[in-house]
Amino acid sequence: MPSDQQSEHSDQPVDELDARLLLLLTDEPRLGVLECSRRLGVARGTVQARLDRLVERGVLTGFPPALDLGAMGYGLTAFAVVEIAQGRRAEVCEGLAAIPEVCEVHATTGQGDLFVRMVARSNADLQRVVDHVVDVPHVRRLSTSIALSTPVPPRVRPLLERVKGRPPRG
Amino acid sequence: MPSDQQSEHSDQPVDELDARLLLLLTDEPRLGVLECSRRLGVARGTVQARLDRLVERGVLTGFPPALDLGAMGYGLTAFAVVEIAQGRRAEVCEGLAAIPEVCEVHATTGQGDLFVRMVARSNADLQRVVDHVVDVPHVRRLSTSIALSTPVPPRVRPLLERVKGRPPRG
DNA sequence: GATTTTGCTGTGCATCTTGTACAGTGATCT
DNA sequence: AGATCACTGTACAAGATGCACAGCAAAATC
Repeated sequence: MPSDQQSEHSDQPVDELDARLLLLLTDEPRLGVLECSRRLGVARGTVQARLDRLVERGVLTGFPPALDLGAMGYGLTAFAVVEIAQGRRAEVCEGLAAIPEVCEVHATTGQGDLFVRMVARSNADLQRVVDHVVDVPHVRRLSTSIALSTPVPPRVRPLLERVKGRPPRG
Repeated sequence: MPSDQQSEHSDQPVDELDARLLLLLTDEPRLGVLECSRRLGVARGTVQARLDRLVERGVLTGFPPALDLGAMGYGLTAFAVVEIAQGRRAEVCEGLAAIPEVCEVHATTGQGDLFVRMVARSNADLQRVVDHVVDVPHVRRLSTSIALSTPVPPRVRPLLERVKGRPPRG
């Protein structure tokens, strides 16, 4: 009973088996290689090789612990659009990175702006955090909005499911 | 050589040992319980118990695989502020959730708006994705900006390091 | 002040997993 | 046709896990 092998794997950075493996690990990240191989119906060595290759290709970067900031006391998430002085992005980013509550910064199109995600323990605490951000040199303007809810939490699943569902080249 | 025990652990959802453990797992997520106990200089059972409790408290929600969307072919990340018709948030969110490239949706303060993170394979592909989003019923206006770079990638580390560094109640 | 509870330690053991290696087979590439 | 590649199936030593238990110290309860 030979396998169907990879049909044309070089086009796709992630083929169907990869996608199934990653979906499996998404749902039950603590599974070992052996258990994965059982569930996927392939040999253990195959799973091991796939994982190695995914890491090698940079697709799979690790298994970081997922922390619920809410449960840690940081119940508030806020987004801010930051306008900065021209040509000062690096410095501003450095300043922002020094604030622990700043969890993510992107440089976006628009007018040389930054997009910041931050967390806080309460409204009062958010005020403090925002003040810190404003105090970063070369920050011109700050427009903050609070996340009231997160209807779609960060996810990659659908992208994987598409790979899994369709034949390559889809 | 008795331990220092937990000084006053009920105030903090995460005490110093928890933080050190989580930091360790953040840096090397594939470490086993035994290896963690060795590095932290505590008994294996302690690490096991801590992990169990962190999960129980909802702080540690798992170890999902971290995927690099860029390496998967989705080299483009974009953010969009979506204005929607009043009272239609649930429907709109459902529509957005059906689009695989939509990786995250938050409802924010402002004017009943949504904040969306999405990915695409290319500029042309982003156009397609944006079109999908616009086609979601009750979406009024869409303001998109592309992420040029990510000076601070999603992180939690600094928050943990603060817990680790300071005595409780800090 | 005495008792109970809670958390950490250190130990042990059976079972399962991992890392690694290797031969065999069918498909794809040259 | 020959070489290469990916997957299979097997094997074995080394190590990790799950679980249990007794001892001890600090904190909370009575």
